[in-house]
Amino acid sequence: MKPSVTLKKISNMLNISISTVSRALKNHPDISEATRNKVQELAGMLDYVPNAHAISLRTNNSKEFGIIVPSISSYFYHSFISSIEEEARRFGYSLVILQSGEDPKIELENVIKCKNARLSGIFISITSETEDISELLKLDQQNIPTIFFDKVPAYEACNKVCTADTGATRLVADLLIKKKKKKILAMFGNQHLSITQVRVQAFKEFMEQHNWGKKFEIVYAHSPAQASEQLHLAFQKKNKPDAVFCMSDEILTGVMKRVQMLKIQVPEELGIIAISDGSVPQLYYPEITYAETSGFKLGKLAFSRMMTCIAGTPFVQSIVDESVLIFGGSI
Amino acid sequence: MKPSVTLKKISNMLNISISTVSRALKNHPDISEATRNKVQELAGMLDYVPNAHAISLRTNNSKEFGIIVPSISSYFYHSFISSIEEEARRFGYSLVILQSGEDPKIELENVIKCKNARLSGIFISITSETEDISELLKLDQQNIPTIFFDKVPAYEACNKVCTADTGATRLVADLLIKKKKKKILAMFGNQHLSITQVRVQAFKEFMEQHNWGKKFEIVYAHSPAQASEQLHLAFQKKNKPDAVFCMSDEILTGVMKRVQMLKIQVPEELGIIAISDGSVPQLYYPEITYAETSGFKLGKLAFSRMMTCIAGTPFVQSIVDESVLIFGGSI
DNA sequence: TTGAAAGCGCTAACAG
DNA sequence: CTGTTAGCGCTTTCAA
Repeated sequence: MKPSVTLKKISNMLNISISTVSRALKNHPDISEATRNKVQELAGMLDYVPNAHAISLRTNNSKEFGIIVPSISSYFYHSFISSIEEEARRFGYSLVILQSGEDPKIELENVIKCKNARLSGIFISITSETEDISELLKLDQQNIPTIFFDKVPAYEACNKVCTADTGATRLVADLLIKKKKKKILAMFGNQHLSITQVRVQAFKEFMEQHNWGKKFEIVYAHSPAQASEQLHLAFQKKNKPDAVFCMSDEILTGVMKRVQMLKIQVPEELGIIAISDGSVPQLYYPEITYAETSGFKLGKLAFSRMMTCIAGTPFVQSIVDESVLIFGGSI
Repeated sequence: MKPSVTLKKISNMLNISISTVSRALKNHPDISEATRNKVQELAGMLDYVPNAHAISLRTNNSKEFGIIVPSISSYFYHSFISSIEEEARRFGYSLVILQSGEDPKIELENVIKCKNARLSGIFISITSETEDISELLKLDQQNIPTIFFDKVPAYEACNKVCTADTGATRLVADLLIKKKKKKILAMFGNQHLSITQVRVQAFKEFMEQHNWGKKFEIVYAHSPAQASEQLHLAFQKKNKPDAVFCMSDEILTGVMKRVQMLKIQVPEELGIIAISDGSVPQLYYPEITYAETSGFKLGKLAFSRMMTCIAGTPFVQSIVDESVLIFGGSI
């Protein structure tokens, strides 16, 4: 339990003032080389590390960003976080990652923590249960620029960056039509989520606009197991689907398990297409064709938006990152 | 840009002293109910949030733990982190998650950050490239209890908790023998990693002890693609394997891709068994039988070890979490 | 029951 | 080139 070394301690040992030590350590031009060397050497020996709390308190600048997500486990969030991390490092910022676990209460706790820590800014993807975002909207006024990403609140005037749900869905729908699939099983997740609603809506619209309104059926699945079950049901009918669209990785894994179980031939017997951030589709053979929603690109967009806000031109903006098709051999 | 509200501001508005406000806010028994209500009400209206940096500075206790990992993306680390998070919350601690991206330089930067932030303790899983851990060993002396987990340095006197590599490998080997597999393909990862060496060693030893030394072949793969290729090669020979052992998820995904490609029947044609933390094996049908290394359990162990250290009985200890077999239908 | 005062470690304006 | 001083927001002893 050795007490930590401070500027004061160094200044005492060297019989110089605290401020001289402080300056010497940050290579202030005013300091003589002799003094500077002396100080830096001793600091090195003593393993001096500046106290970040004291600095934050004094300068009122923590040089830290917060990232609040429902869960860090998905490939999407992971690539988003890594992307932000890369940029943050370049600018001398650190990252504080907080998980809300799909629980609005914990999410709120996390927001409070960010305020307590006087973070320089927050990136947040809200949980699917989040209803009251008033606390979040206050952040901007309290001098903590906030960028919503991916799961963003609807209709509010705040900074958002998100992936092109509509665009990605249309890419998929378009390919299904081009491939002349006539009996499409379109599987979506929890229909209470706005992301599901947007995708369902986009899918229906596109199909109908292209006179394909009679060639698909929409079903919902809240888990891989349910997705698996849905495919099972569809394959028991005499008129089996010739293609299945999975709106998420969760759905896709369920579907693929049943495909293996029933030994369904892909793509001959059944075409498969998904929307994904791109890790899961590569686990299978043939690899799954999907519309990509890139956490990495979104991270870059979000970060540059953040820096703009910090620079002091905090007008509100919604940015959408367009999606692209990645071809496997599954359709 | 409204300036943040502080105790001083509240005390001015109410014409009472700062210390009274401070006490009132934390329900100090000395304070009269009238004053307390008055203060708490105003603080509520003003959205007062205590400045965590000031508190840390004053109390010399950040109530934060750091977790440093190569990457948060794996299911193992994710479950470890979530497990720690759960406990930390119960004790009023927050978590700072830092990724090193398999880069010792960034890892070192992260350690420095933890020191700067005067964290209350650190959980760290070192990168496979980490060689110089002197900076890490200093942490304990500098009053930052450090728990190494999963990827731990060899031979050093420090607190470690890790999964039972040897135990898990033996469980697998034992089942392979019980199933009377005679032509086992045992696939391991990067042989420079100590985790690989330990597992290979344990596997060989167990097999030889049980007179099964002639019935397996060991190969190495550094990526899913290489694992896939290895299986391909094995299946081109006239004497095909009747079982494959995958020492990690990475290997398993590569193997499974080739299994799908070659339409190999599992388990009739080929038995499959793995060591995994338990997310990937469930993606397939039949589900893969595996020896589980649980991040969740390890997290609990690590946390309780941390609390012991903080309580001030910091003797060094190595804890190993035993593994169990989870049965799918793959062998 | 409340207030005054000191100090955590650091920065920065000002003075020499 | 170096030192003095004030103060960031908070807790906590001591005194009233």
